[in-house]
Amino acid sequence: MLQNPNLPSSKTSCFSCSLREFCLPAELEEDEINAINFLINRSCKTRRGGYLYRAGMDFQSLYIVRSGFFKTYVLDEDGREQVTGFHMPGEMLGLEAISTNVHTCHTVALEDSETCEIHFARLEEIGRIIPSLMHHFHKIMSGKIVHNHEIIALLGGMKARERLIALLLNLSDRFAKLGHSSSNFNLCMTRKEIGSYLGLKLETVSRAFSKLQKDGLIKINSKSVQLNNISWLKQRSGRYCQVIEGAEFL
Amino acid sequence: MLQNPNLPSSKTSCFSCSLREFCLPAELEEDEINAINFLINRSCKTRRGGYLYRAGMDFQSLYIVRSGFFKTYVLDEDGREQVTGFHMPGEMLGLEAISTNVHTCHTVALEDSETCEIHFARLEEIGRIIPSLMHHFHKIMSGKIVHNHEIIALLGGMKARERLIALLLNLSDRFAKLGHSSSNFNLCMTRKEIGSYLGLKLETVSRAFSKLQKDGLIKINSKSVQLNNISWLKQRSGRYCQVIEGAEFL
DNA sequence: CGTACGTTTGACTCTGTTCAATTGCCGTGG
DNA sequence: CCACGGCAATTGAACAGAGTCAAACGTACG
Repeated sequence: MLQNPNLPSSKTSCFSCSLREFCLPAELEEDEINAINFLINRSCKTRRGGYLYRAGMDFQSLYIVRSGFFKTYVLDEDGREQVTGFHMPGEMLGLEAISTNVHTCHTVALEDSETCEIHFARLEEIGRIIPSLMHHFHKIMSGKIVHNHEIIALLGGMKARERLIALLLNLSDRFAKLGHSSSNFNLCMTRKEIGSYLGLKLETVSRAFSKLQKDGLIKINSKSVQLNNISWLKQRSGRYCQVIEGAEFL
Repeated sequence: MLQNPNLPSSKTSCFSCSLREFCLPAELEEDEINAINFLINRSCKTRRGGYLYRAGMDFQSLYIVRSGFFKTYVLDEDGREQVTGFHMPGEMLGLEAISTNVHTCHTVALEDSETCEIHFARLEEIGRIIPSLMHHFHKIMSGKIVHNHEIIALLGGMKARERLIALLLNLSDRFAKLGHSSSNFNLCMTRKEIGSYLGLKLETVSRAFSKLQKDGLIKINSKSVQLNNISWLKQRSGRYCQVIEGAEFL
């Protein structure tokens, strides 16, 4: 489901990578890209259920998802897992670890996945030579913060049904950006993982899905979802299902 | 309450600033600090209730709180405010705006405050010359992400009482780092703002405070709080008030 | 083929919300 | 100086949404 026909092969240079727009600024010269190529280890494969890194491990590298799907989570004091994100191709992983030089979350592949490994110290070095690369990296980090704010707003203010719609629309957008269908896709996480991410119990997630289906807004069959009318969902995602003038959210 | 006796005056150099450890890496030469001084505008004063910047404004500069207290918030589609953070001296503001070059949240002073303004483009330039400065900046951004994860975990998994305790302990730690009392301090935000931040209604916040006081864990009188036994609170912050072996959280 | 896991659904409980009334505090103006 | 209005905080009672517990079903995998 997540296999992009243009999937970059392990031998491909960043220059011809289909995800290049996510990782690199637009205006690079070819020799600059060659320099960047040099710092990337493209050979990182993680099988479904495998860990890319674990909380507590020393931090050395950032990762960019090339194919597949990851979740990140932290364990709270009771040892229960709190999902902090789902990650699709083009997204960067490991940024939280820069502050302490130790990874603070676990990152596990929800399907067979590939990543590019970027040695962080070398990224900082090359960033000095290629300012636009450094700036692009700052934008990526900042974007993470913005995204986190959106999740905080979601957890702070939305009801179960709205949270679910927000998640579905968010995934829809991200699939669309990768060239997949925005209205039909597979959820490769469990109800429990969705619930953990959205601050809900798995039963609540299940019930909310059923309700949305009964209302004709989505069609869902275990992992596969179909969004029946995305723009309508966007309008109706608002609290209490009032019609709200087209503000996109999350 | 927040006035630090060592408050940096508007004329002070970063070199002798009491907040230096928050903003700058440890191992700088004096001439490097002079270069950094050059990029900082120290004259930013914001009166209580005034805005440092607003969502939608063009992004040019980051800010570091020098004295006072800020809150940041976003407005959701209904125009209701969702508080995304409270900010004390030494903390950096504006990082969310790097990704789009536009501020995405409103930042308002909850008491008379001073900030250092840092022109971001110039920070990137000087960062190329002083790598440890650039690296320190990366750590600060990364730290924001970690902190956001903690809030997400709080909103996703904790009950009202635990959220409140977590907030109090978090403020306590931050006051302590600034050289203030960790057990007695003033909340300069309203119950409503606390509620918005913690994903609760103001009545729930008020009730939870009352309950904590009745249980002898805190003493609270409108804005002023006293934590009776911090380490005990830390242990008892856990879910359902079970005793949990000393894991710090948030 | 059987076990384990994920999902769905129902009935009941409980936490937090909503609505409303009351108190306390502070600044303004008579 | 006190009276008044406005805002924040507290508290109560009724209600709703999500959590908990439990049962039953489907599906994936060894």
